[in-house]
Amino acid sequence: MHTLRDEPPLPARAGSLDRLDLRMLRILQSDGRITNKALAAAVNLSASACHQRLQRLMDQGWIEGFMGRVNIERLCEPVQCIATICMASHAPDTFRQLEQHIDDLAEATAAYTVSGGCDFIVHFACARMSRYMELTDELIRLCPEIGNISTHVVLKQSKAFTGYPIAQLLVEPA
Amino acid sequence: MHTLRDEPPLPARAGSLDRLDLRMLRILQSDGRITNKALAAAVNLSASACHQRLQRLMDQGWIEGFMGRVNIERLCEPVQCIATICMASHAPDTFRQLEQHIDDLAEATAAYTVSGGCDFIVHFACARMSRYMELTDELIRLCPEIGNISTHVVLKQSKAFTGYPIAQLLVEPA
DNA sequence: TTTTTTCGTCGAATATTATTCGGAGGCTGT
DNA sequence: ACAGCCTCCGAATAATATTCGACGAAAAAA
Repeated sequence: MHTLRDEPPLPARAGSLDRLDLRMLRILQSDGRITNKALAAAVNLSASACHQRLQRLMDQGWIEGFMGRVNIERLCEPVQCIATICMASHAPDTFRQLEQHIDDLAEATAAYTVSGGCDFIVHFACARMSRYMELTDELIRLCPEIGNISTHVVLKQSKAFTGYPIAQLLVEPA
Repeated sequence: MHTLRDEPPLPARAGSLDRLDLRMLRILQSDGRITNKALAAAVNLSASACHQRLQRLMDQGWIEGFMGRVNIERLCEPVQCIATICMASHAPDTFRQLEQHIDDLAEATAAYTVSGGCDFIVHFACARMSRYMELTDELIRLCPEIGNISTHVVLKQSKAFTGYPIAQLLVEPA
């Protein structure tokens, strides 16, 4: 039986989630296909209670989905590029427009609006380099406010994304 | 019953995988928790045959794992930064050393060795900005060959990574 | 303090799914 | 045509998911 009274408080940021939810999130992030039964055992809950919580985590959007991590290098050796984009105009509409175009591009796999030496950083995965050129040319054509695109070809992915460091992120500020 | 004789050839890159395997990979990438039964139905296979293929895809490393996509912004609003790192020395050992240190850093969530205006691009997720400074200071201390680190603070993730565009990547070169 | 309400858990029952197994059919090379 | 190999299928079994009513703790109201 779980008595929450004697547990230390959680970071306010975690909202309505308790320690058990967070443990579940961490486990599910690293093993998205774990069975409900095994997850229940890992957090010391009955299968039914665990199932209910898992449902809630998904319904309330704490977990946005599950994905298989495909070994894409082995599958097809794609050309991966990271583009840093500077805008000539910083009008909000211009930004939105570019974000939309990138969102529509299947081969743009991740995109960030950033501060610093450029305005956007976009990760691409393409079948070949000529395809990457097509894509960037098209972007520039669609979005004349793009001032500059600087391309970094990925020589090697030295660390693949396998989830966020939830434990480290939830520590209280000192 | 599947007769492969009349199917068009696959890209050689896909190795020993056939069309069915690729469809499974695509589905599993976008829905990592799909049941074997549903997957079988989606690719027109019996549950047993599908199960056998799934096992093979994992055993042979085409799928490296499954992860839950946690809504990290909602969970804790981390400070996300993308750092571009230039090395003063391009000796292989220096590169390996930095890769190792980054690999050991939980808060470095993805890292790329790239060509272009810098040598590395690293994505960080930290509890707060001061923590990011600690991490980069530590990196510079451990790796004196780092010539320069330029930080881009992520203002907004306009497109989250949800998998590679397998369909686009497997098209044959024109 | 006592009562009431709420919330989350449990265990059992049922529904669904995973996994294993033997057999059948296609494909290839002899 | 035949043998060997591969992959499929369907049925049987094992395991898991999901639902449900009841119980106990904590919090709110009396």
